[in-house]
This record gives sequence, C-alpha cells and structure tokens, in this order.
Amino acid sequence: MVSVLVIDDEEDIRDILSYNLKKEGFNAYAAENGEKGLELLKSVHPDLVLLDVMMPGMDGIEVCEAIRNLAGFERTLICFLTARSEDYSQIAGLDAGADDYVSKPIKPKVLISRIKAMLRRKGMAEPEGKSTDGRLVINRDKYLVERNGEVMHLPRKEFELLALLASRPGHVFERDIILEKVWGTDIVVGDRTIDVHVRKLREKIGEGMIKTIKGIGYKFVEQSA
Amino acid sequence: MVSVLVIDDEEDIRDILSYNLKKEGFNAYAAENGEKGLELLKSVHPDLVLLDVMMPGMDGIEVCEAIRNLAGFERTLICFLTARSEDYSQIAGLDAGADDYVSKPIKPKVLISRIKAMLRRKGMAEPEGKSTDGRLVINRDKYLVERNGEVMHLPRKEFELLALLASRPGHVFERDIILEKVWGTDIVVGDRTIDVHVRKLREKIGEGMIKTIKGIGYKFVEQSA
DNA sequence: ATTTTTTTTAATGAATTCTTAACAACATGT
DNA sequence: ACATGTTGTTAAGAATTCATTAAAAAAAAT
Repeated sequence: MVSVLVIDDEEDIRDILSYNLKKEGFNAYAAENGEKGLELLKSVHPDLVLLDVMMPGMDGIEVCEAIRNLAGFERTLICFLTARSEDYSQIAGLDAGADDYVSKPIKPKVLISRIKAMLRRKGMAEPEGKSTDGRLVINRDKYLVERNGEVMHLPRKEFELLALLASRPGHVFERDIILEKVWGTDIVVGDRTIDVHVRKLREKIGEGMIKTIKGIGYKFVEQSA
Repeated sequence: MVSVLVIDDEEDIRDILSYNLKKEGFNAYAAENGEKGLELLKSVHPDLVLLDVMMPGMDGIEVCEAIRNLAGFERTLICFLTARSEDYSQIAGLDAGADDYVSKPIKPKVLISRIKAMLRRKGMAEPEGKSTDGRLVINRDKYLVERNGEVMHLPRKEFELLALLASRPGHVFERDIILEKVWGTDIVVGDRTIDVHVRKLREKIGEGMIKTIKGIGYKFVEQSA
C-alpha cells in the first residue's frame, strides 16, 4: 500500500488532503511542521511526501533538503505545495530534490492525478484500494472497505464477493462464476449460500449497490455519474 | 456512444468499415473525400477519424492537418489507413498528428482492436455491447438490451432467444435449432413456447425486428441500410 | 477449552419467469 | 374459396428462482 505524508501547517489542508488520499486508497499521515514531519517520515517511511513550502519553523525547502540527506530516503518522492504562483519560477528552479509541485488552491482531483503520475514515473504500484465509486474504496490488502469515510471490516467471503462484483461494475456475474471465483471449484456449497452473503453485504454497504439479475446472477451497479 | 468517421474514396471500404463499426456498437459515419469529411466532422464531432492516406483531391495528410488546426478537435483521434506498406516510413515519420495507422488490406477484427486500444489510451469508454443494427445493442456482459438509447432488462430465455436470432441477422433459424440452442437438448417444451417468447420479444424490442418464416422458423431482419 | 465470529444449511414465503392450453388468425396449396 | 396445418394471442397456473430468517456447523480467536 502506498503511503503519503502531508506536511503543512494549516489544519484544513492536512484534513482535506488526508481525506482525499484515503478515499483513493492511500495510507495518509500528516504533520503540522517540518520537525514533526521528519519524525513521522522516519517511522512510517512513506512513498511520497506532500510538502508545504511556506511554514513557520523549518520551511519546505529545508525539510526537502533534510529528507534528501537522510539515508534510505533517496527514492522518496517529494511534491511541493506552493501558494498560488508564489515564486513559481523559484520553486521550479530549486532542484532541492522535489519531483513535482502543485499550486494552491489545491484541487483534490488534480493532486491525485499528479500523485499517480509521479508514482507511475517511479515505477511504483498505484494504491491497491480500488475506488469503485466515489463512495466505496476496497482495500484488498487489509480486507477493509471504506464507505463515506467510514471504514469497515468484512469477513473473508463477504469481502471476496464484494471485491469480485465491484471489480467490474455493471457486469453481471453468473452464480457459477461467483461460486468458482469466491468459493473455488472443489468446494461445494448450496446455492442459498450466495444469497445469504449478498444479503449481508447489502446490509453493510447499503441497499442498491448490488442488484439481482434473476435467473443469471448479481451485479454491482454502475456509478450513476 | 463512441462515434467514428470514415473518410475513404472507395465505397467498398466505407461500407465494410461502417458495417463492422456498427456491429461493434460504434456510431459510424462515412465520407468519400476530404472536403466532405471535414464537413461531416464538424457536424458530428466524432471521437475518432479513420482516414485514407491516398485520396483524390485532399489527401489524408492534408485532411489530418486540417483537423488538427480546427478549434475543438485537438483531442479527436486520427488513424490512418495506408495501402500495404505505402511508404510506411513516411507515414510513421509524418507526425501530422495521427494517433495510429492501420495498413490495408484491413482486417476488421484487427482494426477494431486497434481502435479500442486507442480509446483506452485516451481514457474514452469503449462501446458497451454489440450492435446488430443501428438501433439495437445487445450487451451480453450486462445482460442488457439497448434500443434507441433506452436500456431494458430481458428475462433469461427471452434474452438468449434474441441473442441467438440477432447473432446472424437475416439467417433463418429453424424451430428445432432454436429449441436446441436456447432450451437445450434434454429439456422438452411444447411448440407454443417459442411463439410466446417471440411475442414477448416483439412487444419489447418492437415489431418488425423478428420475422416469422412459416413452416421453418424465425429470423432477425437485416439492416435496411 | 471456551467464546466469538464466520460460514453454511434449511425452511418458508414472495416474486419472477416459464410453460401450457385453448382458441383465434393466418398462410398456403389445391 | 376451402381445408389444413402452422403460428399468434391470451391468461392462468407451474415451476423456478430469490429473499429472508433462524439456527446449526465450522473456524478463529481468546
């Protein structure tokens, strides 16, 4: 799982970014100043640091240089967060070792796509948690599902079933296929078993997400857009 | 729905491509020369243009440049159709702004997969199902049938029956064959059963799509073109 | 070993889908 | 036009399929 550390003195920014990062399936950490940021950095070893340039105490550039001088953090991605065009040229010019920068006000979608682009460039995997819909993030790694910011733990079978269905929203999975993929070919379970699991899922993730196609199987409904 | 514009002076090519594109669920348009092509382009705003290189009047390269210089068509995908290796190198070299090229003789399947690859690269949605006719899209994946933009869900037997008939428009399926394919060999049902299902289908997808061939069976009527 | 959680089964009822049967309408060949 | 066989139509009831519940069985955790 890809981890991201946010270092910014403004609480609002930290919260917004953390929220959006988590929604996209990243692990998010936040620190309010450079010193705390470096502490956290060493303990969580994030893949990417989002670093505010203007901060009281150590400013972003100092933090950036500090990170680059730490053994084992050479490959850590650093992305500056700059106030508007707060000396855009200067930022661009200082190859203090940052990989990218995003200027405020930050649009979460833009930031996320920039982050993904950076990860791709570095050949890192994108986050495992797939967002099927704005509201549902499935984290295979931890068998967690996040819905509207609320994380929940699902038992294995329920999780596998949901993951399967959500892997292709709109696609109708036939019961045979579901049995094969979730339960395996060798094990034999009654047909009602699927229904019961579907029911529990609906109970947990909300009605209207999984639709029954009578005579065929089930599908995860597409995003209404 | 993804739209594709074919610009080629050969009528056969236009027809074959249009037919195959429609069958795959694309909206297809065709023009016989560059000038008409540009006209059509402006009115239909296709997602992709298939462009013959060698044409009387404006050649493909000129058309390509013209498209690229039109405001609002920067993102329009352009794919060249080149005669064999008609200066392959030249085509490859000219970054007149094309996104891909396919050399003749064109194999529909190859072309379709190249088109889908281009759409994927651009992050555009692929067509959802297979179209039998301009008006009917059968999506086995989602067990849905789309008619004039209106999607509908059909129960299993009806869906299978329709899918069978529509798999070969114009072909007459004998009742025996229909029974075998849709109902299976082991199960035995009365003869009226087929009629009832046909009736329900006609009710849902509209009259005139399925024609009775008395004494033999049924067929899905061909596209009137 | 005991408790807790997860998974499966079984039973009932509701909803949809499928089939039948009876009769009407139609086409085709004589 | 008539007879004959084939198809269209309708509505009812059979059959299938699914939802739901509770409780037993199995697996994990404590």
